[in-house]
Amino acid sequence: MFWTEDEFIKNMRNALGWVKYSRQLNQEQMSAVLHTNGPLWVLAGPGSGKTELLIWKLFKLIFVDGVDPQTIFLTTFTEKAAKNMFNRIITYYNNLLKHGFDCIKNVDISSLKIGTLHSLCNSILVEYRYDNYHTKRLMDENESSYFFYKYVTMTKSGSQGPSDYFWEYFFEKRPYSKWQRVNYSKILLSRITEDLIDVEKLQNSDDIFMQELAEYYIQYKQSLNHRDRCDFPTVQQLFLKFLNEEEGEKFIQGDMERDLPPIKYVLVDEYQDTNPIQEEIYFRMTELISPSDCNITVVGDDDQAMYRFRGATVDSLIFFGERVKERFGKIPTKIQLKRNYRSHPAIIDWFNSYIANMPEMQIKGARAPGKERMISAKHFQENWNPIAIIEGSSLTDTAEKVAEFIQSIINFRDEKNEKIIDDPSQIVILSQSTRETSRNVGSFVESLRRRGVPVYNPRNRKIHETTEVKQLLGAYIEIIDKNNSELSENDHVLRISTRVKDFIQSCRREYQNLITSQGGIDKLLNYVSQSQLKIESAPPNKKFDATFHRIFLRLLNCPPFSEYLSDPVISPRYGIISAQIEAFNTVYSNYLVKSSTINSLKRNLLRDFYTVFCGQILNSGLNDVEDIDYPILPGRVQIVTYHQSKGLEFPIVILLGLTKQYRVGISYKLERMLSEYRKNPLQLESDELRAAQDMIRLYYVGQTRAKYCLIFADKELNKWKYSLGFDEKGEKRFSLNWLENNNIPVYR
DNA sequence: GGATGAGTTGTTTTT
DNA sequence: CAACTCATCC
Repeated sequence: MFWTEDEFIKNMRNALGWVKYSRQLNQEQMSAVLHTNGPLWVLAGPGSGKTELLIWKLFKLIFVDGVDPQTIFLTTFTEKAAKNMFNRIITYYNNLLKHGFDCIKNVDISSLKIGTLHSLCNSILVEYRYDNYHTKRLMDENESSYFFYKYVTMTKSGSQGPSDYFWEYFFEKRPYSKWQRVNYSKILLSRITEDLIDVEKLQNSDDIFMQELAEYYIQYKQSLNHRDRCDFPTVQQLFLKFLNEEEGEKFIQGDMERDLPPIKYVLVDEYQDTNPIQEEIYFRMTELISPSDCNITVVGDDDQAMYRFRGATVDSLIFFGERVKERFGKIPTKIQLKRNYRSHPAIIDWFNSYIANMPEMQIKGARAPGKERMISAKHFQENWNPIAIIEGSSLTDTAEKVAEFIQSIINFRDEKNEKIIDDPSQIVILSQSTRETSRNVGSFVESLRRRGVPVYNPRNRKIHETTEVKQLLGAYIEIIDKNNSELSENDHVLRISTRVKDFIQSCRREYQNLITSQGGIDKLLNYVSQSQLKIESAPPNKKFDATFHRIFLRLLNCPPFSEYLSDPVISPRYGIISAQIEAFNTVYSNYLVKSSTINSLKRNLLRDFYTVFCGQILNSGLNDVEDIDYPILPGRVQIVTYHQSKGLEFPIVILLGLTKQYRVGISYKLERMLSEYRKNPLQLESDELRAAQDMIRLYYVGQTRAKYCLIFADKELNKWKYSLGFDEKGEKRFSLNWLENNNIPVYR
């Protein structure tokens, strides 16, 4: 105990008065901070100061209740959010120190357990060496794909492996390629773990496909175990198992011998995006700590749930009250943060009406019980209309109009010759996908670039399309495949899809362009021709003195590639390619080593590189790396997905993709098909309804990002069913007719 | 406004 | 190959 409640509040206010993010807490926030014992359920609407509340709560626990920081377990949804929060905590703490509160200087604030649930589970399992976890390799998404491709039997062979009917049953179509089987397998099998499916129930099902699924799951798990690998869902599964055993109890209860105090508090941010296994982990921890204290705090907004595809269910937040009552016999204290410190009052008025009046959201269980509208809490001096609609005749036309609009506000000067905005990066385009294709933001990027407006789109997943990457891969291809064998039509060893073939060809072209147009690259030419010779004249059964990785590193040593390494844009791209190769190598490590015949050389060297490595790159796409400390690049209009925008705010927001019909994607179907096999089965609304609700929540997230200006842009206004609320006939589905009543201008 | 044909694309989001 | 966009024609 360092301070009393009153001292704590006074000291925090004094110390943080000038810190960028901090301001006085409002009454609801304060009551959540001062809440001491028992479950706490915070519904935090957009821009309501949720992170601020969490940080104050941590500080209150530490400085008023005297809780040891290392006994607090706080999870966030992304690594980025965890880092941000941690940095803010350190800043606040240093400010308290600067204000001369010496009594807290021995508190080790950095020992707080803050991170994503995955990262915390991972580090604790490593620390406790549970089930030899520290010897296992935790695979990322790409590695996991390679793992399936190489080690998992995905087609019927003998008694093992799923049949075509199996895939048809779960995915309604037969996979047309091995990569599709990889993708399907990942979706299906991670679902079993994350939805907390009872594998025994599956085995005992009357449905033969459910039995087959159980078998397939077991096969996969064995193969993971056998090869000492672990995937993302399995980390959580192991952690839950750990909690239910003696070692886990030690972790929770503390270990005197090792000077580890017991865990005391569980706090969860973004609780609406929690899936069943995560919910069980939080509940189990709470139970082990003390079921009678039931010290669990969850914070989130059901209206902003957007990760059902990952197995998350809003239900965990919406029914938190009932679930806690069922399990612990306690009724959580419910607090709604309804003061919005972000948006212009008219924007708040709009999104309040939007979320409350959409017919799909009025169904029971769609939103948290008793939820109230948000109230504007930030003072806005100017009285202007911050909402507008841009309607084009086609997508390209819309893009032109949006670009025109953006250009005009960038250049705009008022009577006093002052700009409206300081920097183009204050304008943000939100879209379902940041891929620069004609269906997505392609035409928008093009229209902007044509007008000389710089654009920042680091997640467009196309660095494999850049010249420098193609040149490098082209050089590699030149080495391993001098004779263009990818072109031979009737080669049964090399069966390469047209997509990959096109990619290989364009890599070759880029390499050819490079060597014909640039001088000073003798070293590269020498290395390539020497290596070609070496491969050609390789004696049978002799090991090559080269692996994919080594050839790649040698190429990087030759100009111009070696010179590219000092380029701030290209160098990180080579880093990404290098990481890809490493992931590939963890599974395909010895394929270059033993080649006895030309055919096996082709099989090992070419096919694996073409269909597996290139296939996977084309399959998943590669993003540029973003600087976590500088997520915004000044001077450029930002392009961001609705998902990425979560937790952020922007002065001017332009929403795209408004005519999109929801898709009852495979995750909705699987959620339903498997729901009866869950450990805790649940009642689900129809697939259609859940998909529609999720679509509405996605748009809600987009709308609530805007501070001063919110623009809706797309073609065919009367088809904006879920984004603005029209029906099939173009009539407004809102009883309110909000848009008309507020004279929202439409620019055509 | 709808028929036609040319052209483009390969869902999407994160640990 | 299927699904979609979009310009163009009447």
